[in-house]
Amino acid sequence: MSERNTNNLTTDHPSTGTGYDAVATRERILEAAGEVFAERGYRDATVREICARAGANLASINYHFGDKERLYAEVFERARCTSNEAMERLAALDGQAPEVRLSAFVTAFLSKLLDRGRPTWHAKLMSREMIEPTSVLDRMIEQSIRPQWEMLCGVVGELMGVPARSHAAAMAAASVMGQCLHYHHTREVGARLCPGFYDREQIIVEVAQHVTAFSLSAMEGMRRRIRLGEVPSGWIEEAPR
Amino acid sequence: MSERNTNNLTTDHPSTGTGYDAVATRERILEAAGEVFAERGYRDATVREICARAGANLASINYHFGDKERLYAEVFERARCTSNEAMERLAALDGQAPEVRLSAFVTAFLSKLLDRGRPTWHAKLMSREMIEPTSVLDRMIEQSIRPQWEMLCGVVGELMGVPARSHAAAMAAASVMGQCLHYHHTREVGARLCPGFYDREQIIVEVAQHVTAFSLSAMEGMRRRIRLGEVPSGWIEEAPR
DNA sequence: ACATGTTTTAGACACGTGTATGACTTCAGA
DNA sequence: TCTGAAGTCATACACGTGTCTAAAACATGT
Repeated sequence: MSERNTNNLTTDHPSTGTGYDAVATRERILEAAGEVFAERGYRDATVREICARAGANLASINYHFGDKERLYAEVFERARCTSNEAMERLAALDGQAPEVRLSAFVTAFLSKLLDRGRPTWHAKLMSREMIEPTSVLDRMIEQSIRPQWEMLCGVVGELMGVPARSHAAAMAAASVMGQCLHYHHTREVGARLCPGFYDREQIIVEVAQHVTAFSLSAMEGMRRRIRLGEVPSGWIEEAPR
Repeated sequence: MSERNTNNLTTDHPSTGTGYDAVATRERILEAAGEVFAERGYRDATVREICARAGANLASINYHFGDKERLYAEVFERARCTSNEAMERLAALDGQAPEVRLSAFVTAFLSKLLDRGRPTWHAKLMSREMIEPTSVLDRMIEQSIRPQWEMLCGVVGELMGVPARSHAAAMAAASVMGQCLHYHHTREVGARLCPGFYDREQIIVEVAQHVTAFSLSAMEGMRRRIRLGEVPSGWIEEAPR
């Protein structure tokens, strides 16, 4: 059963001099594990499927990572890096109008969630961990979620005319995030309620346009409600989180 | 291990004359299964935990339901009944203004998702099934989700001045549902980002107020955007689903 | 009291899964 | 060519889980 060589990578003899395609195996396992964990979740993912998809032996997980849990943690460590680079691209829009930054955030977020391309398991893995947390959740929150969260709070705070650290900004940010995640989570249901919806070519930009327009309209209206005193004063004050 | 009698029900000798507390056992298993399935999901739920929580013997699931999968289906059949009665209460608001009906829908939905009371596993089970579908999804969609979905589409269509069966109404309905489900799904994350948020007494009405106000503002604005021709005409046409 | 059908019980079995083990292969350096 | 370390491989073990079975306990009609 030497099918391992069929999907061989180019690095047969890495310059590290560790022999074999050792790093390549480690790498292949991390990549395969990311996919499988994202598809099935931590519990339902089996080390056998991960190894099979990576073209590696069953025992190689034990050898390279110790056990399944530490492999999972490593996958997240890896995902964090690629995730943050997208974040920095968004932070570069710092000077732009909040409308532009919101649109960019929504588009980037939805692209990672809905795209059928290859390395999309980063965002899918995160959305899974949010719903069904494991031991890595706390680290993930501090390293990945909270930075994005606070940036989003800043944008919506600007749009509504309230402090970023206010109750109102937090809930508006949740509304934006909730809409984006919904199109990912309820994909199966949506495909049955509106057959063919997810098969469209421009699905990502269409959804992004709707979410952006819907949220911008909402916050425009909320800004007026706040001005008219229809929102409790406790919600629009700066609050220590 | 006769703790089964501690949480005994009142129906010790049912008039059906089938002996024992047979129906009571069936009932207890259904109730316990609903809780466990909602907490852990179909796969991670174990028949041993269900039986233990129901105070029933391990083999009783096999006797009363055949196997784990048919028990799961029965649980959904049961959940459908209680779910629909809440639906009918909402349908009774038919004459009211769409703003009132939206507020009622959001409040009812969030109550079932966030309440820490007893029979809240109905909605939680449904939200689980939406994310990680099993074989019962299709039936659940037709019997529970689609009716609620079409009612919501009607309300938001009225609010935006577009047909209920239009693309624009469908996406707005998704935005409302997505916000509600988000506060349930990301409870763990939310509790860490804003400590104490979910511990408030009035959490449900506060969230309901926000989601309602946010969505109403959004659709008010969308209505204007549509009037100004900023929305593609294909989105606001009646479309066969 | 007895026979009959129903329900409950303890225990066993087969299977999938994570982990561990020992032998084999590959490769750099002497 | 020899040696030791790093990596890979097939295989085995322990454990949790869903399912099944045969006997015991029970209720009921005669």
